[in-house]
Amino acid sequence: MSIETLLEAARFLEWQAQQQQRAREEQERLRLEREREREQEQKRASSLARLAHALPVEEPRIEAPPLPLSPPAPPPAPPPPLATPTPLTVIPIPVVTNSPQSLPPPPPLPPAAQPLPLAPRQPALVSTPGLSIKEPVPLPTRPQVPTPAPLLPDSKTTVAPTGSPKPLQPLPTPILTIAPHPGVQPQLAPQQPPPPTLGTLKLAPAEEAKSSEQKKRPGGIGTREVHNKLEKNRRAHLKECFETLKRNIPNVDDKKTSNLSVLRTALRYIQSLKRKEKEYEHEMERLAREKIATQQRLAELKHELSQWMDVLEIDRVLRQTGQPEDDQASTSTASEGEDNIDEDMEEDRAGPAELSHRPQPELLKSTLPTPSTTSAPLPTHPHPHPHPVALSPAHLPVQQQPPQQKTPLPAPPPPPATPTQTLVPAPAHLVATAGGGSTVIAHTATTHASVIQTVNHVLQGPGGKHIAHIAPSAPSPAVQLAPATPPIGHITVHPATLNHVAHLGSQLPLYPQPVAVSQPVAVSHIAHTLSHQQVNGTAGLGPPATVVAKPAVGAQVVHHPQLVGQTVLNPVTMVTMPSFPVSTLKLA
DNA sequence: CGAATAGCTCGGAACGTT
DNA sequence: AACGTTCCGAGCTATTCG
Repeated sequence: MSIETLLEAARFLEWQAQQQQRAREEQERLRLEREREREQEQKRASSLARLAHALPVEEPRIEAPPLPLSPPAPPPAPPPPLATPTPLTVIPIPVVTNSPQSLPPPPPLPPAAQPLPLAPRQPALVSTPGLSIKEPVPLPTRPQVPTPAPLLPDSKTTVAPTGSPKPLQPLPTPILTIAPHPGVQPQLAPQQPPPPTLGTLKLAPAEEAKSSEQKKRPGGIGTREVHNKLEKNRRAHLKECFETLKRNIPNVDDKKTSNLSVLRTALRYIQSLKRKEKEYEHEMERLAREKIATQQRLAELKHELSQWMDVLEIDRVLRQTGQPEDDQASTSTASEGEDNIDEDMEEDRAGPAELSHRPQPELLKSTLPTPSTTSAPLPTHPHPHPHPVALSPAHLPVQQQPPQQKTPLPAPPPPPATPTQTLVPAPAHLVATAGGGSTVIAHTATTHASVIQTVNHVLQGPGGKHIAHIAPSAPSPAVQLAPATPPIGHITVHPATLNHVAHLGSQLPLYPQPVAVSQPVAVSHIAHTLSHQQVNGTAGLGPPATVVAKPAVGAQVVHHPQLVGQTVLNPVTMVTMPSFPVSTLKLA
């Protein structure tokens, strides 16, 4: 499109140039004629004073005489242009295409003289506000006009008569003012009208007569001409402004709309734009509010997550401390505490602060086996654990098959293959392997205040053994749930939390313990995340953590067919969630 | 044919510059 | 203060449209 428009514009410019040349010729002829007339009038003029005033104006006249030679026949002069117009008419067509506005002129062409419309267009271009305004002034032939120095010479020479000045002005400007505005035409009309005098009989003659008379007057009537031109320029400028305004208003018929309608439509358009602006502002505000709310929510979630982390740490510490002495006891107690923990968690961790007994990192580290030693080995423990996996009978669900439980890791692998996806809800269950000879107690997620206390107490004591503990979960309701309902509910481990934990696990040696979750839905997600993120994360610590199904736990792990998801965050410990409901744990 | 619109001219006033 | 420019209103005319 742009190229086409440019081409059209170029054509238009060429056409304009040609027209300008023609117009100049015509103007010169007209000037000569006018000058002759003026000279005659001047001769007749009785008052010399007037002549004196007019001198500046007359000067052109003097110059004009030479020109007259060529235009001996002023009247004939117009005709030539007319003749030329025919070719011009052909050119105009593109012009019309370029500017819809220009189109109107063509119609007139056919009826009267084609040249007329064409001529006007050029002037129109000239009419460009800035240039046109100053130019006209000089043209008046009044010495007053100082500005248009370059133009003056031409104007003076030709301008002497009132009518003549106008034509001169347009010529220079037209190119500059590309204005397709028909509005310019008015200006041009006067200019070119002379050539086609036929069409613009009134203007040309009237102007000439007036100009001659006015100029003769000493009173400075000559200013009248200047004034008229200025006024004309002003109108042209005004018209351009309307055209511009019209172009900037969508859905406005270029030709049919009057200035008044343009103003009205513009007003409506502006109002609509203001309305839209307000709407967008409101939308912006709304989105900003939503953003803030979302950010707040995110902060809350992060806070909850951090609290969960604290709880997890506490549980882990408790396990570590509690198991050494009596695995079963610890587990049993822990199981009892599940409800409380879960409740706390569900309560949105309002209380977690209580539990936020952060285990002493150093202590934990000392107790925890190095990942390197434990990681890979877990599944295939070469040597029997000094502390075989302790599975509290209580924890073992009725469903559990003791033999399977103790089966070494290799056997159970099946589940591990897709441990994450196995969804059999399993209440807390646990198996832990002690790396480096330390025993690991897997414990279902259960923490209880009393347990914590006991654990804390133990912690201070000897600590060679690790307690694996599944963090928090098992809201009381879950415990009560019938077997049919996945007891998993008790495993409240938040997927996000697990993810987070898993992520931290890699960074924090404190969280080497694996977390196994068997919740149908959440587990899969968690397992998945763990299998990827966690494992990857742990890699940095040492031997990459391996996701191992419960069987993976090896001899330590009690193989239970119902055990579902198992993930080993840390080779050292693994936690598995038995399928049996937590309630069973309690009962036990 | 009359109304509507646009353009032109004229006269005057306001404003800015010199 | 003189001059130049711009703006405005009034009057007239031409063109277009219903």
